[in-house]
Amino acid sequence: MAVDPLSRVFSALADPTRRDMVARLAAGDATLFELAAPYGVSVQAVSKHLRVLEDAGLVSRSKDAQRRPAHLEAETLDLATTWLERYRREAEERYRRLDQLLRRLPDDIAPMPPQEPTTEGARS
Amino acid sequence: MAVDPLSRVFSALADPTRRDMVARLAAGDATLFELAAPYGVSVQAVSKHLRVLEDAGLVSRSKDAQRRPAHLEAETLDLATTWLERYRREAEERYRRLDQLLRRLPDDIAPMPPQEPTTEGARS
DNA sequence: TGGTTGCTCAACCGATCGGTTGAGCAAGGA
DNA sequence: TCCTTGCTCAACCGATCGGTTGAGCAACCA
Repeated sequence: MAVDPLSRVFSALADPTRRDMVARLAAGDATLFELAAPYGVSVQAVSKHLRVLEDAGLVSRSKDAQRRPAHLEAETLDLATTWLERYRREAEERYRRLDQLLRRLPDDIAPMPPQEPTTEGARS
Repeated sequence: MAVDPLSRVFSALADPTRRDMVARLAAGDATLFELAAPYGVSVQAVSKHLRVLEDAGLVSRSKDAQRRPAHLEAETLDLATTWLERYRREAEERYRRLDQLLRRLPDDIAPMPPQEPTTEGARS
């Protein structure tokens, strides 16, 4: 219990059934029975999945008589995207800097991919 | 076993320790002991986390003598990002279309938020 | 009023997860 | 040669996960 929001989102999306539910909700709201139809599992199981998505903030549910249609909260997806993009970008920048560094280095220090440790770069 | 790649990536990122490891690897490669240092758990536990990230394709490991430095495979992050962005966009487009539709509708059919089901829209 | 529909809650089950300890092994270094 | 370093494998443990069945409940319908 009491895990951080990002973990909740990622682990909610770690299940293929739940991802499929999200995909379908992106096309439009749906009730529990509508959602459950394609899968070979009980409504209770799908209800649990829905609960996980709800706890992650990925879906909200309204009260329409005895129906409780699920609605995709698409902004919550941004939580995950932002995290991913941040480190993707950070790693990419590092590669780019490393590449520039290697490119700028005089040939007698970093001539080419290491072919044999020949002690020739042993300064300090 | 044999779960799909996307599930592997998402569930690998569902753990805060593993996410932290990814964040640190974005800044540079690191060995197991370097990675393990900040966390209050055994190296074996961190080795397991590393394994999960490896199985997800998020890190690769090289063989440098008895060291096996971990390297972030940042492109794998795109797998998740692409999925997220797709449904984010799909949902957003749907909202936009719905909004346009409502805006275009004559006032006597969709006047404002439902305030009472008054049977006045009951055409079959 | 009595039945059906839409959904939830509770208990249970086997599998997986995140962690532990203990042992072991390959590669360097003294 | 022996010791240390860096890492892995195996077994175990409690908790959580995805699924089940069974019961129950609130809201609509005839």
